[in-house]
Amino acid sequence: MKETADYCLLFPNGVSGAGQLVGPVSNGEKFMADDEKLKKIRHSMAHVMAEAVVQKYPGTKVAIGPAIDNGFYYDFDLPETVTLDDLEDITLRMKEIIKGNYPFQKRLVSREEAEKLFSDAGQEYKIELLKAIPEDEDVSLYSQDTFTDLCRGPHVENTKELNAESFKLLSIAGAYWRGKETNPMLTRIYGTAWSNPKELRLYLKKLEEIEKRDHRKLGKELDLYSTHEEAGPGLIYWHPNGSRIRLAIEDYWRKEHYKNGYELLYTPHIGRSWLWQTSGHLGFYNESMYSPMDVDDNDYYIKPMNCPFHIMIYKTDIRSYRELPLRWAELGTVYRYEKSGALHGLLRVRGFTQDDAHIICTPDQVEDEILEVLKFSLNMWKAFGFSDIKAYLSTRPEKCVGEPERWKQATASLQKAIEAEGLEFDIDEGGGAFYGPKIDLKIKDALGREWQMTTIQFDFNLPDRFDMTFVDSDGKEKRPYMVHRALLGSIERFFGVLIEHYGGAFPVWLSPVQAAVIPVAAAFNEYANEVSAALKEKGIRVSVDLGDNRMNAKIRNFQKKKVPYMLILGEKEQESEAVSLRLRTGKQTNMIPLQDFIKMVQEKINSKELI
RNA sequence: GCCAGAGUAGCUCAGGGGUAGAGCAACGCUCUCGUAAAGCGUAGGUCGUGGGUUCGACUCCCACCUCUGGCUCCA
Repeated sequence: MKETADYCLLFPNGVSGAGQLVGPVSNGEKFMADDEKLKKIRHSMAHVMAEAVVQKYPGTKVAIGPAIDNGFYYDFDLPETVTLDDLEDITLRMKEIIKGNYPFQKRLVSREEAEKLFSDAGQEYKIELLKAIPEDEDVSLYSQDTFTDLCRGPHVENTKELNAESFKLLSIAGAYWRGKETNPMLTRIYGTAWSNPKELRLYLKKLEEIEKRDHRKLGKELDLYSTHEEAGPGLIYWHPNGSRIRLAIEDYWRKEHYKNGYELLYTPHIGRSWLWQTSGHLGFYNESMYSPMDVDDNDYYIKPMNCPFHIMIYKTDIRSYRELPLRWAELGTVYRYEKSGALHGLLRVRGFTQDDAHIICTPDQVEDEILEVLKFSLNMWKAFGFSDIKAYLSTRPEKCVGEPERWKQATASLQKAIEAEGLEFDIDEGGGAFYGPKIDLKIKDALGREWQMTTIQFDFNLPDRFDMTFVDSDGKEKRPYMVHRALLGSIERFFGVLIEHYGGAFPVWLSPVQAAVIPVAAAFNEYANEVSAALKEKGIRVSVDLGDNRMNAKIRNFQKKKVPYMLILGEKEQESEAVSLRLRTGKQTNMIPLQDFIKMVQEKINSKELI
């Protein structure tokens, strides 16, 4: 469970984004059966690495070294700094140890014995861990060769079960002892380990694939966006190509929102301190808000959130139960301070646009509304090419606001909606924010990585703080329910995920350039212009290359830009008003009548097909 | 913010205490070409910023900024 001293709604700028590189990759799938065995291998590998490190750096204090997804790590307090170059030597030492065919021997010992052992060895972290073991639990040691560790196990029987060619040390990182910021920082070495070299190769290949698809790399190669140190890190500049994609996303988003009964709002980017005082943000969320600016002797803050603004609009009128539910959405750009070390491409930024909405409704409308939002969300994900989705339901925490009755109803409506949609889900008991329960959706991308995107959150706090009311059918003023939701989350972050999901080869409807026109020689430039004009006329995004490069070079250039359709035009095409089509997949279809091609592209755009 | 690594031309990268190099891109000229790179030439960098050491710093040292991998955080 996360302990968050938090406030507020609409969350996720970051969440589970960065740092997942070596995370959920290739989870599940075919390795399930061997899961336990792999875990043993990885954990044992961690011990072997610890032995190697202690050998190489006498005086090293060891902390913890578990198996993780895809591998293992071990945290050390080292007498000197270790760099990437040292990993080679550590690897060689590990291979030696593995070849030594040492058994992993388990020994149950008394606490006193263990404490003496580790204190004699100066292993203070182990003593701390030892003290944390519950009284009624056995204390066990595992030894192989010269290394003994306080460990619950299990391990493989013998180092010969480890394969010296199926592991690789990957990286070095700092990590706080026991994950606490106030504790000393240890050196963590990460490795990956598998049961055979082939699996290792596959995994390393996957890492390569991840690197190739990195949105920061593709963002540069495809000229999509940039950031600028001089102008402020963590702020995104959308280039023409990126903007084309963003516009396509937003146009679709707006259309769908109107279709689903939403109204769209625009609200200011700054608000007077009164607003943030009332909402509670200044109190709870101050450290992530930017310093105020002075306007006529008043403090104004740039917005970290859109909700208070929407509430202001709500309060411009007396609201009747007849006009509920209100569904108000906005692509609202917010600014939040993120620590410098947390910034990461498009995934973790300091300014981002939420596809935010607030649903204000009566108690008996809640259930339908939630179901509608969930359906809406799933449709949206489908349109963007994501179909593997998992839900997380977070329920009431100890400390919270709002009547228990409302929590109960709200939580039930969330769960009901998830079940109605047949989504796989986990319950995070007590994991809700203090102001309400929520559903988060995680989507799986083409590489099997999970990203938390959608969130649907009840809010029992702001309606009170702003004293929101509606007049019910009995003539009495009542408090409405308020639900925050963001489907894509943040446009920036979503864009990053989208880039990686498609590896930059976007579906036609999103491609910045949908068709490239390439005359085989300058003599056909005129026809190329005609074709281009005909496509533009139909709203198709076209790029014509009339330069004096050879046709082959032009194809190569557009290929690198991952343009879905390339039209090769020469004499034959000109004569019969046709185009020869080359897909970015390499597939060719020659001599398609121009009008047929236009029709085909329009169909692909409408159906949101990949290509 | 913390630990470690990195910052050299628009991009990808090499180099190294004596004052900077390649490929691609750009620009110019020649070639006028049928499905992933035609040929030749030209131009382009106070080597992240600021200090220090040195006869001399892009190179060594210190500080700062940014980026990368993690840790922490992510309402």
